Amino acid sequence: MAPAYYSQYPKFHVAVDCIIFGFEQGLLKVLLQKRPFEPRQGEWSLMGGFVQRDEDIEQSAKRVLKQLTGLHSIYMKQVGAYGSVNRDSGDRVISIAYFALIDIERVKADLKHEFSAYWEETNHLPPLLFDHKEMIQDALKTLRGMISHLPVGFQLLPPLFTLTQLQSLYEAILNETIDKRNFRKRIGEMSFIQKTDAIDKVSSKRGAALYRFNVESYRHEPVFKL
Amino acid sequence: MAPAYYSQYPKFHVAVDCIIFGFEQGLLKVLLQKRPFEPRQGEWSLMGGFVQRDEDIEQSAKRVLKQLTGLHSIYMKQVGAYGSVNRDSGDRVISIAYFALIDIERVKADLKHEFSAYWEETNHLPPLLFDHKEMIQDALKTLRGMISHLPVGFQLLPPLFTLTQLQSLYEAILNETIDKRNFRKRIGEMSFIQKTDAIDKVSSKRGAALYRFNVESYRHEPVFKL
DNA sequence: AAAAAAAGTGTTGAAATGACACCACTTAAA
DNA sequence: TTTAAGTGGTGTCATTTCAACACTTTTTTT
Repeated sequence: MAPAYYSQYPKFHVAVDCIIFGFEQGLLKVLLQKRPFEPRQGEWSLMGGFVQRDEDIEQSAKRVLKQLTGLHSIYMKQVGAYGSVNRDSGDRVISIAYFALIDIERVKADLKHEFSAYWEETNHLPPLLFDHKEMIQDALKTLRGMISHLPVGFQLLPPLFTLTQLQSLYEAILNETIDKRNFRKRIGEMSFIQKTDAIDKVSSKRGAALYRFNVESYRHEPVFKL
Repeated sequence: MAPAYYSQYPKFHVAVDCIIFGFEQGLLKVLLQKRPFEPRQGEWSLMGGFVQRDEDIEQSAKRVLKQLTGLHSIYMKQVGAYGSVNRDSGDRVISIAYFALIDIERVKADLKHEFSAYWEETNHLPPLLFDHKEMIQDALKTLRGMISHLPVGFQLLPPLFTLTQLQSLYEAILNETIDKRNFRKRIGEMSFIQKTDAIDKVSSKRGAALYRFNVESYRHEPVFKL
C-alpha cells in the first residue's frame, strides 16, 4: 500500500449530477426525477449518484446516465463543480455536473414507473432541490455557447431528421427565432449535412426530406457554423 | 448532529489548483511552483491546496491564491473538475481548477525564495506534474472563449494602461496578430475605456496616452466587444 | 543631424448578415 | 370533389460588419 501522503487532509463525499437534455415537439426538455431517498425525498431533482472509489468522475456520470436511460456512448460534457459548504442538507457533498444530449426517442424505458422520472421543459421548471436549477442554467449556457460552432445538436435528434426539426431545435436552445431561408442557406454550405432519399410523412403534411449528419464527412473538414 | 445520510458512500480528498495568469513584456505567463512536498517534490506544478471542511471550494481557491500572492478580491473563474482515478500518484484526489487574472506588478513578494515560484510563458511550459498542463490548456481555452465579449483582460493590466499594451495582451492570449487601427476603432466605440491625461513615458519612446477601464461606466451599458 | 522606435490616425472593397414573400404539395373537412 | 389549412421549399437585395492597408508625428539614441 502506498504511503498515506495526504492523510492529514479532510475527505468529502463527491457526487455527479446529470442534466439530461432531450428534444420533443419543438421543446427542449430535461429529465427530472422525484428524489428517491432521504433527505428531501420526493423533491424534484436531477439524476445523480456518488462517485465510487475506483471510478473516474466521468465514468460516474456515464454510469448514472446508463442506469436511468439504458444508454451508453452518449455525448456528455462537464459543466462544473459545485462545492458550497451547505449546498446539500444531508451532509457536505461536492457535486460535479455533466450534461448529456440524447435522442429522446431512444429512451423507451418506462421512466415514470421505474424511476419517477419525467421530461420537463427547460423554461417551465418546477422548484428544484439544492442548487440543481443553477446547474441546469449553467448547462444551458454551456450548451448555447457551443452549439453554433460545434455540431452537438444532432445528438438530440434521431439519425434522420428534417430541416424544420433541426431549425426548431436551434430555436429552442437559443431561445430565439431564426429565419428559415438563412438557416437553410447555411445548411447548404455544410457538405456533411446530407439529404437522403427518405421522406418524413409523420410529422409533416406535405412530407419533408430527411437529412443526416455524416460523421466521417465532418471529420474530413470539421467546419461547422449555424 | 445530523443523521449520516450518506455514510455508506466513499469520501475523497478534494483539492483546488490555481492557474495564475499574469502579463509581462507582451507575454502571457503562468505562475508555477516547485512542488514543496512529497510525492513528486520539486516537480513543476500549479499552486494548489486541499479543500477544508468548512470552506466553499471557491473560498479554497481564493485562500490558495492569497497565500501565494498576498492578493484578495481577485478575478477567478472555475475551469472544471479533474477526477481520473490515478491522476495524483500520492492518493486519489479530485481537483478543481480555477484560473486567476492578476496584475503581475502587484505581486512584489519574493516568490522565488518564499515559494520557489516562477512566472513561465504559457507557450514554453516545462513538463508539469500530473494533469496540470491539461488544466492550463483548458484554462486558456476558457479565457480565450470569454475575453472577446467580457472585459476580463483588464485584470491583467495595471489600472492605467496604454492601448498598445492592451492590444498586445489580446494578441498574446488569442495567439494571433491584430490590426492596430481596427483594434483602436473598436476601443473608440466603448465609452467605458477612457483616455486619461496621464502619459506613459516608461515603456514608450514617444509617450503614449494612458487609458483606464471605468467599471461604473461599464455597469451602465455592459456591452463589450473586441 | 540622422536614424530608430513607438504612437496615432481613415478609407475602401469584400464578405457576411438579415430582411423579406410566394408557390408546391398533402391532408382533412366541408 | 372542392376548399381550406398546414407545412415544405426556394433567391434576391440592402445593410452592416469586417479586414486590409501606409504614412506622419514625436522623442530618444547614436
